[in-house]
Amino acid sequence: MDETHPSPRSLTIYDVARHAGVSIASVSRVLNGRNSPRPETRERVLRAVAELGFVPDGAARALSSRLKEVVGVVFRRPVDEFSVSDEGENLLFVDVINRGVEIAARRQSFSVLIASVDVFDTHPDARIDSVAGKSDGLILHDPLLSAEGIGRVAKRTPIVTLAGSVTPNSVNVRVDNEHGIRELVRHLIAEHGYRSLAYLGAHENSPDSVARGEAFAAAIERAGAEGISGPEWRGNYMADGGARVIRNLFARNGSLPRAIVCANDQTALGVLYALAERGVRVPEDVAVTGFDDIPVARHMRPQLTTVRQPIQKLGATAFDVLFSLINGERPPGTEIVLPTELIVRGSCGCPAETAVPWD
Amino acid sequence: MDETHPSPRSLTIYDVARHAGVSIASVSRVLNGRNSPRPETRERVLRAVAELGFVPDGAARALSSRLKEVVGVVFRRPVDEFSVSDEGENLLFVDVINRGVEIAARRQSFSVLIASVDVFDTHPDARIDSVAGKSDGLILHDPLLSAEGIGRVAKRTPIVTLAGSVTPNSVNVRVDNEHGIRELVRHLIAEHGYRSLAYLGAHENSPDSVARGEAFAAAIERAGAEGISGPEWRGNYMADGGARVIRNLFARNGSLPRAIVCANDQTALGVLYALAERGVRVPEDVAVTGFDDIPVARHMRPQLTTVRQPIQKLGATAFDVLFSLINGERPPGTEIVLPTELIVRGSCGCPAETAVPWD
DNA sequence: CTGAAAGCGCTTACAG
DNA sequence: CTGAAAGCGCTTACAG
Repeated sequence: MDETHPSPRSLTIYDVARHAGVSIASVSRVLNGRNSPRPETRERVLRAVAELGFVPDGAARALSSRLKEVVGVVFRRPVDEFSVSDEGENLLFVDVINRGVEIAARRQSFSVLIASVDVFDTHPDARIDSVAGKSDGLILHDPLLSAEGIGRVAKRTPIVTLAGSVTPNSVNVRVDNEHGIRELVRHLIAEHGYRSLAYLGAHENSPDSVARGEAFAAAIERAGAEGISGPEWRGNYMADGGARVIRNLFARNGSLPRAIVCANDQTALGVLYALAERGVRVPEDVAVTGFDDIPVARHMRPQLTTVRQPIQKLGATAFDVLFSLINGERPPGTEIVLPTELIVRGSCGCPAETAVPWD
Repeated sequence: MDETHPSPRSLTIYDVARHAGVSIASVSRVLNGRNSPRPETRERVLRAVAELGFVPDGAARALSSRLKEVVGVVFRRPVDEFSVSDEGENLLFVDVINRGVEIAARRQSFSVLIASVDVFDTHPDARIDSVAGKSDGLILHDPLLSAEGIGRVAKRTPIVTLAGSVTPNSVNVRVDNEHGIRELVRHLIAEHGYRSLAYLGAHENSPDSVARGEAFAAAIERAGAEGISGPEWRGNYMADGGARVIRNLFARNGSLPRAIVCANDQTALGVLYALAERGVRVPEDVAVTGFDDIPVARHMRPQLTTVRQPIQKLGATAFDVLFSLINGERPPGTEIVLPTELIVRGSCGCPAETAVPWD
């Protein structure tokens, strides 16, 4: 009644061995490309495998070979994205990183186990443990775990964090926020002569946002310009956060700085919209900049001046480091920093770029 | 010399049992939320787990419980995306689907095993088998496997295809291409009075592109308008493909139709650029439409008229169906079709939309 | 409620 | 080169 088709107990290596008239050891050797089996044996096994349609069980392989050929990736993602109209944009960043991980993993015949935790989940430990148990190594986006948490899980599995913090038991991979922001602010001040600039950041527990804010403050300080930031200038890495900050500013009759340096491109997108609502011109009245250089940045009006970071490469690097750790190599250090690059387009006040893609 | 740190043989359930002074059976029961262990036992186990920092091995669990709590997703992706400047856009579609899968999987505490195969790989069987062996079920994008191939793998693992073909051993999940294109063509002809329209398709082995082409031809036929298509009108679902078709058209002095119906939004994006290069105005000289309604569609100039398909929901549905199959339920049918919706914006000739997002 | 033991499906020394 | 057998780390009847 329950099981109409009592799933015909799936094939095992024993079935193949019997069918080929050899031992399971020989089947295993052939399947794993050992060159010991002689041609005839190999042939018989291969034929049996083909005739039976045998696919070896990964769990059993992993258990006895102590290698799963899987790396886990855990990151935060809102529960319900279906309601948001621009769902596709909001978390693109994470997806591009994951793509980088996957592409690098493919080169080593690894697969990537993806698992998200809710944004408000303060104790993602259980989910992380579950993924850790299924992987040979872990990539953690953002600060998902405390340093102690990392220490605990790292006893079982090597860990690489992405834009996280440095801990004694993991390797952190991040981009050079300092350099990017320094160049950007220098450009705004030296080339355009802006004197009052605001930093529109994100969550306070985002190492990236904090680092960008600090680099911003330092650059402003050095130039002797006016730097604006603080709680009213806090977004959430998403367009709605950026729009909200600007709308609130108008609501309380606050005055606009000459330039707004956003923590990322999506925030800048929201800012652009909120400014357009009020008829404020960019860059004539206010300059706006981003960070990331996501693909839409080129399609915004005006095109967005931003700091490019190698998003996909970030993921690929994380995998490569993790892979070497899995193979027992020693960590290359506690942190790997990838370069960033200032991308000047129209939103800072420079003449709009006219290059056409796909040439 | 090889192993500096002979990885201290990781903890097992035996270590925990010994430390807690109970049997491994009790440890297992506590860890799996069985309510048989009495409070005191439970407490001792939990304490031992915490003190030792124990994380159970997923492979061993999977092997003995016959459930991995993993679904595999396999899809095509170019080898080297790092060179392409608009990397982020090109394969967004796949990533959004995968996101849908992951979000649905999370609700059932499943993780998603991601693996791509190269675009030119004609025999992805080995990689697919590898993923199949590590999962409880498989989601295959596009036609990755022949019907026979699916039959073979399906003997071990339930399979759901995404925008694939109907086979006796799998369930296909797709969107209603027919309805979307019918509405779109009707709009272009009835509302705008266009009489010559071209369909700019993609690969011939893409069921989606073929279905859209056929629906296009049928709608054109019904209306008695002029339909243009064929080898010169074949792109690749990417912006460069769309741009190439248009440039080639100009190169051979071909004449432009009044409207170009593209197989997807990215193709339309490339068309828009190639048209702009020549100073051709959209929609005044030529109308251009897309399919998908990816986020950038709203940011293009003019904003793109397109057919929205619930991309993320496609992935979520695939997971839900697969999950029921994994649980031994019978297939809901051979195919599930999700609705599409015409989204009218400026590129077809309608007055541009002015709505601002994030309100 | 709890424990001893079998078994999940492979890989891999160990002999021959 | 090949096979018998142990073992990977869990879960789960089966007894008690």
